[in-house]
Amino acid sequence: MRKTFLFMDTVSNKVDAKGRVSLPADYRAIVKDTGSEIVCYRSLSSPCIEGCLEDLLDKLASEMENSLDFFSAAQDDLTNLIFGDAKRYSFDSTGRIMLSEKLLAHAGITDSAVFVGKGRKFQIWNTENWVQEEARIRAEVFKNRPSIRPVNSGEAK
Amino acid sequence: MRKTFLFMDTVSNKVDAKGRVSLPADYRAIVKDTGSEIVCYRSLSSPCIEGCLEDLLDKLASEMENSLDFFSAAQDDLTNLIFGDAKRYSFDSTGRIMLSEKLLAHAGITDSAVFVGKGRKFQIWNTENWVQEEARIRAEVFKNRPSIRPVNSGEAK
DNA sequence: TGGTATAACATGGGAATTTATGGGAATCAA
DNA sequence: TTGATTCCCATAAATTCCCATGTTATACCA
Repeated sequence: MRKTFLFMDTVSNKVDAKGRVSLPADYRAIVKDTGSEIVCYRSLSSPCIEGCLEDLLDKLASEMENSLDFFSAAQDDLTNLIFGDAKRYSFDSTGRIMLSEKLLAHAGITDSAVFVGKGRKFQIWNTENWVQEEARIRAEVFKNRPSIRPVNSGEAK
Repeated sequence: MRKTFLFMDTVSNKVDAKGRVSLPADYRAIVKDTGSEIVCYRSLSSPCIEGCLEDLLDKLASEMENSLDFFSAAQDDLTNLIFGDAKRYSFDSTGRIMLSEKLLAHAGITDSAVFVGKGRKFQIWNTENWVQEEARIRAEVFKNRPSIRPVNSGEAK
């Protein structure tokens, strides 16, 4: 049994005619190991689908429940949005999930989906959007951290 | 169970036709002892692959896990960059891992890989690049040394 | 102390397994 | 029934497992 789990890596899978997508094998292993379930919802900040383990949302719910924070009204709203939107997605015997039309539309996904790990969460992007988004993020990070320089070598193709 | 662990030494191993490389035996011992896993990602600052234990990233993920950060846009970018690029690499019964094409390309590695210990992390270099890099670092350190160590300390023990 | 036996390691190659993915049949909902 | 969802089987490619071999390091002994 593993002691930690993290959604990582970036993998692109096909969305078939029926709307099915293979959940990356690593992600499936996490679900198995934790005994939890995958939950997806529309990202509040980007045109992508966001997913995590049900455990995490449960934790979020607990925190909101016990919060004495007067200023958490805004967070409350956000939480409502998430829970109103979230839905469990279990995979079949071949490891595929079937994303709802609503989610696919929000992310502009048609025939291929890019899974991007974010640690306790992950995102699912339309291929072109993700290419742009990654470039944006890299530029942002290098701008804010002068000590780090973009690497120019290697990057063959 | 050991109290401390450090990735050390510099060892060069072959990358075979399938893309497999032996992880140095010392590194494997660390993985066994800690019960963690190796995680690799493209270095942000050099044309090399960087690796560490999954524990290290897990700690990072945990720090971002509370409800405040659940919706944090600032950390969003960072997690995408880090976890989106990282990937777990477990070694087979003979101690080899299979590095992804993306990583190998970034480091310009084709048929041999140099593992360089860095304490809690390690790096994997293309042989020629590492020779240059080491020379560069040594020169750099030598140049800066006078400002680091007082030159005139007659009272030094 | 030199030399040899033994164990650990790196590495090659083939077999077995896992993955991603397509398509058909069975099941379900209204 | 129609459309959709779920389940199951098939396949090709990629990945992992396993055994074999040469090499290096370590232990041991005379």
